[in-house]
Amino acid sequence: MARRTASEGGERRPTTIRDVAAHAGVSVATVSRILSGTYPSAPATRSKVMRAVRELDYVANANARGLAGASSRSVAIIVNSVVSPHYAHVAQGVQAQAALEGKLCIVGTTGGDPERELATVQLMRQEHAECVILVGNVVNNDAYRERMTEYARALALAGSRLVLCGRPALGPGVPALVVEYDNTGGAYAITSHLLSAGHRRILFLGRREGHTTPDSRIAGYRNALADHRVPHDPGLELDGTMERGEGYRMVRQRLEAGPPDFTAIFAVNDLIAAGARQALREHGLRIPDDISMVGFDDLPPSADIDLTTVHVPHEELGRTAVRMALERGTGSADRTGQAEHVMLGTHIIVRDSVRPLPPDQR
Amino acid sequence: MARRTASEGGERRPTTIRDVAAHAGVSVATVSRILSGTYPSAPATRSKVMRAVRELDYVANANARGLAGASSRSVAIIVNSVVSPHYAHVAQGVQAQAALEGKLCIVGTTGGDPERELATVQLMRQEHAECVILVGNVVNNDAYRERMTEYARALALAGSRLVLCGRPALGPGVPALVVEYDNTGGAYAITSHLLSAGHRRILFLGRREGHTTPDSRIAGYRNALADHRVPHDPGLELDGTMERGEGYRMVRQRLEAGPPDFTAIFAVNDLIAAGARQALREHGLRIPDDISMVGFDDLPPSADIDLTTVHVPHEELGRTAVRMALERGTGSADRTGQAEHVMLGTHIIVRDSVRPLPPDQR
DNA sequence: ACCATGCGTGTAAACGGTTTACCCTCTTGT
DNA sequence: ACAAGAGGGTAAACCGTTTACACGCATGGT
Repeated sequence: MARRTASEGGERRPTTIRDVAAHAGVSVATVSRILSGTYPSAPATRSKVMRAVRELDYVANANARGLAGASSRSVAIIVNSVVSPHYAHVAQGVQAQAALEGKLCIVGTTGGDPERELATVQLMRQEHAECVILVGNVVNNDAYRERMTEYARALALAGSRLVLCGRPALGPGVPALVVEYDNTGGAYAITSHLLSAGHRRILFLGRREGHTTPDSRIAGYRNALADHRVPHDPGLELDGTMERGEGYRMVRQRLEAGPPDFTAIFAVNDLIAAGARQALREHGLRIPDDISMVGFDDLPPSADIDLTTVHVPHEELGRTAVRMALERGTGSADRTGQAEHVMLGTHIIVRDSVRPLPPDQR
Repeated sequence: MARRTASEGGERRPTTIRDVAAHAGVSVATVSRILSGTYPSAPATRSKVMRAVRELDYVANANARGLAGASSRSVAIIVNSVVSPHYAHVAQGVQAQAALEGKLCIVGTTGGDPERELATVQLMRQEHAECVILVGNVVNNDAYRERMTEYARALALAGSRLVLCGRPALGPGVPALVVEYDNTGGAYAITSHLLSAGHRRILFLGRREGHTTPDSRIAGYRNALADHRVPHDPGLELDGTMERGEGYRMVRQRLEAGPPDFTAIFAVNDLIAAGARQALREHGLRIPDDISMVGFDDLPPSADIDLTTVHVPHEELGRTAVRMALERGTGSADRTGQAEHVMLGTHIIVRDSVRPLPPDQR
């Protein structure tokens, strides 16, 4: 196909900095300096340039800007899914903080597939994002740690950085930042809440051996039981993922097998609690009159079902991730291996889903 | 600060295409061609290059690539908030479709502030996104339409395109794509559902004059009333925004003013329904035994509260937006003003929140 | 044998900014 | 009045890719 010649009127070329310079009667360098703002300039020149920018509706080409070595301007976040409230809230935090710092936010989803995760990290690497934030529950095995270590090294080499959000730290010497929240502490506190209401047989919904989030939550559950000298019955720990339907399934199966042999439920998260609640209701059991229940996350469904739960600072998690990454970005070139690690606190939110166990049932 | 000299060992420069070329013993052009894949090349050369890429862990610089005129590779979506399920699901669709086409997805949030919206659009323009998708409820006034028209023109000029998602179309001649869903039809259908159950006094929660989404939903409500020859009582339309707390507030105020003068509720969306439900329960009213209720959106809360509602194809909305934009992108240069317009259907999801009105109460 | 053919590769010029070495021109101090 | 210096502007060298064009070398037809 023949290239259009300039003589054809239709030719529309996006406005460049050169056009602005010409329109304002100054040189390109002047325009560039005035726009980046980091240089003294005569007010008269300045206003001339700004007027030209406005009249031509000029916006800089981010590609050219990035190429020429100006500091980059994007922050990347990679999650399993955008619709899961947990990830959505973290993403919101990342987005908010990024916007605050004048950066934009690139989002990738993996659906939990390591293949897609790798592909997405490569994309972010191409994009020269200032940091890549990986968030969420994972299986913490050797393969995982190796993969993360590779990501971290590759990103560090390119002047970017890896931030693990709600994930366990890698070994020292790996240039990754970590921002976590206190799963075990929260689980301990809310289990204690049930225990001090007299409950001793507490069903745990959503065990998942090897997965970091359920693992650390169940650890808090077990610690609390031990500290209150309540015997630990592994039969009260039900396996399942963290989706709503699983909560329904687990409780339904349990109730179909026989009458409840527990007086309270600790759901690994609020979604599981919502599912469990539905199954309970189908069996004529009401919360908190018949069964007490607590959850974890303090996300939307929990307010609707009056659930006592553990508040997780999701947005703060995201904001902190960005802040940490950008903070260190401005400092002097730092040697790898100085990984920073932040742990955010969690706390109980009391609503109306726990009833003290009558003394005769204890 | 003195620039580091090459003699200092610490100097780490990201791997470039030149390094790959040198390592493989070919020219940069050859590497570029082999990597873009769209060019014949000798198998031997090809494998040499791929090996070098692997050994050096090379990833292309997206900025340089974009600058040099390769087709761009990102899709932008701008929403009010990422945590709102409505937007989250649309964003999920956009993300999924973008990933499918090998593009990445840039997300911006505005919090409903036109100022921030403008700033975000400018950022996306800088970034040379292939399309900018604006989604959601807005006040449809002159100022709004002017703003959108400007966006559309500026984006079209830069080879990008504006997509309005769930928003009304602009006039002809404005180069914007539109993908909507049938608010009025859905509202009509679900209002009819209540009417055929015998309800005649249906409280509408969430009127908001001038806002496109509530406006078109209330229009469906009114049409259905008219077609069923049910007198329209403006006193049954309560003003409010679309957040959960508002549903609670509206119903609570109404019930505190006196006993219910309605037998059913049509909430402008599921969140409002959830809030309304809470207020009803606090007054001892149960759904559907005492009051029937329907919502709109078919988003997470509605399953938890067994709400009959209108299904909105949120993800499909997002996917369609991307598909439309990219489709037209590959075609020949099209004249402005050929705006395309897609309307997706909605349908009722029947759960357990509507009860036929006993004959003696009709 | 010779020339058109065409494939595979190399060369170099964009792409649109930022950065910087350098120059000009006005102040200002003595 | 003149040298020094600072503020403000200019021109050119990059940044890492893509791509139009040139070129060399087999290949096959006549």
